[in-house]
Amino acid sequence: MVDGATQGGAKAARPLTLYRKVAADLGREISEGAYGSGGRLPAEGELAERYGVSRGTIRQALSVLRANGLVTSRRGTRRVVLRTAHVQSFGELLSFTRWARSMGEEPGGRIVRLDLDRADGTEREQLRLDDGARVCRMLRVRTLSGRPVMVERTVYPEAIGALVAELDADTVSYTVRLEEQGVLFADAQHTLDLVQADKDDAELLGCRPGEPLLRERRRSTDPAGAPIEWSEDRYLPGTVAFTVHSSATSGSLARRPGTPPA
Amino acid sequence: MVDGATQGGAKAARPLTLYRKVAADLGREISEGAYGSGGRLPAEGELAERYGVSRGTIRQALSVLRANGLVTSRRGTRRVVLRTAHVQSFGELLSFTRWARSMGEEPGGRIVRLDLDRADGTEREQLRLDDGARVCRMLRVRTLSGRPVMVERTVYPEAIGALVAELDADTVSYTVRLEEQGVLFADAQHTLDLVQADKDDAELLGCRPGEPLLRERRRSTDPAGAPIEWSEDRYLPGTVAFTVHSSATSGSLARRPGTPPA
DNA sequence: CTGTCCTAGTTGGCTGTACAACTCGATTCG
DNA sequence: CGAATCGAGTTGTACAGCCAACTAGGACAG
Repeated sequence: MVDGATQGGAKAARPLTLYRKVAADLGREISEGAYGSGGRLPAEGELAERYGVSRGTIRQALSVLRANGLVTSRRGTRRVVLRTAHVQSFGELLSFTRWARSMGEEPGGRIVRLDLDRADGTEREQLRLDDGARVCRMLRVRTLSGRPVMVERTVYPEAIGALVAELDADTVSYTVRLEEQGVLFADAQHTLDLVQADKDDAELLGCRPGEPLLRERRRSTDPAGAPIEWSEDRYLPGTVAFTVHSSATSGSLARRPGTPPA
Repeated sequence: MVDGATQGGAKAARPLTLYRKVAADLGREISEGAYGSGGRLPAEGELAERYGVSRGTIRQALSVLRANGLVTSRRGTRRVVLRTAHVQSFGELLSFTRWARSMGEEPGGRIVRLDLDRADGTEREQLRLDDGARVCRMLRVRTLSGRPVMVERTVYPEAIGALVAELDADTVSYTVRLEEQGVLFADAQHTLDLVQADKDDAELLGCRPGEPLLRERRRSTDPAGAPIEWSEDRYLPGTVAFTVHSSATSGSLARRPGTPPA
């Protein structure tokens, strides 16, 4: 049987479960300022009655909002709205194209290099590959309304790379295309630091060598935990900032000793 | 009645609930490599039997590990270990001192300026203060084994600032001291980007003005959602890197348009 | 008026149950 | 031998209930 997702336009949207619907609805209300910044949410029981679901389902929905940093919660009192900002989806985070469009800017890109080669030590470790395995390396410049802002170096395992190579060279978003091919991004581990532009960076971004760049290294895995890309993005100063929410109950942000810029 | 937490040595450790104990135990096993990288965890039912708790409690524990990026999970198959790295606690993230010690380095600091003043517009917005409210501003240099690595500008609301001002000027960790005074840090929103060192930064860090620095702006709130600090930290290149985990089910990381370095 | 006490309201933690959705290897069929 | 099918195993979603821990405000006593 054909996989369905390989049929072309298949989108792998997560099913709209009850708690997801409630979370989306409450999130929208909050971002519209229905409860105000610092205001209080209705009690769980009240929400359960309003939506006609059990309290457990409401709690599941609220835990999503909590993880996104929209609300606090503690024993004894109603939940409090922390912020009313729009919450970016995982897709907007992984895909430069989706991010750009969500800002109303026109994303662009140009492939500088694309080749297939044996994986080196770091690549084997990051992509969890066997000795002698091959990888697909891609070097791209990314533009915002024509202006270059980022250099992207992505390494795919051979299987994914084969899909990448089949796509048109002027494909806007490889991430979106890969998802359409059934490659699902489930988790990603990011490292953020500062580096100096090397000669390639400088030429592609139109800056001086040695110019400081904001670097994001990312390792993405599929639902089964298998690595599907290892990427290093370098942004021109002033083009991007990263925001993270962390809390005492579920922290995903950490500080590490830095690697000095080469 | 006296608050207890103001008695001095009171520590506000979260109670060790069942699911927290299980999560800690499983996390330790994972980081010790008991299941291997990419290996499979026992089934929920099996774990429930092993720990003598219900499946719901096991799922609660596993959701913690999942939020920390230690394991994946999907329907139909057992959980897979994503990484075996140590997970930093929220405390290590907020406190420079605790972070430094966890690396085996000796943290230090020197207060350059500490004053009380009317809050400006940005400060009122960030700390959610009324017009005319006052704030406590602190400027500090932070050192790692004697070497300056970071400049910290922190703004506290007046009530917190009063506690800060009472502490010895050579207090190593204000965060830890504040927690001992009953000020609990529950949530934090971070923004990471790149700036150029101004004259103060350059002098304090011993670098040239205009030198690139990695900037972390942070707004921390207490369990009630009330802001308790607004801080801007500037790190010398190569001294630090930030890591984040994000997933399709609960993303806390986002990319935003950047503010150009002044 | 001040400070203590009490209580209704609210969220956290834990258990138990039932079924749906999905994975993956074994089996069976062509 | 390859492919479709099946089924045991596993996680996801949802429901219901119970008690503990805690907050906040009102009642009350001094």
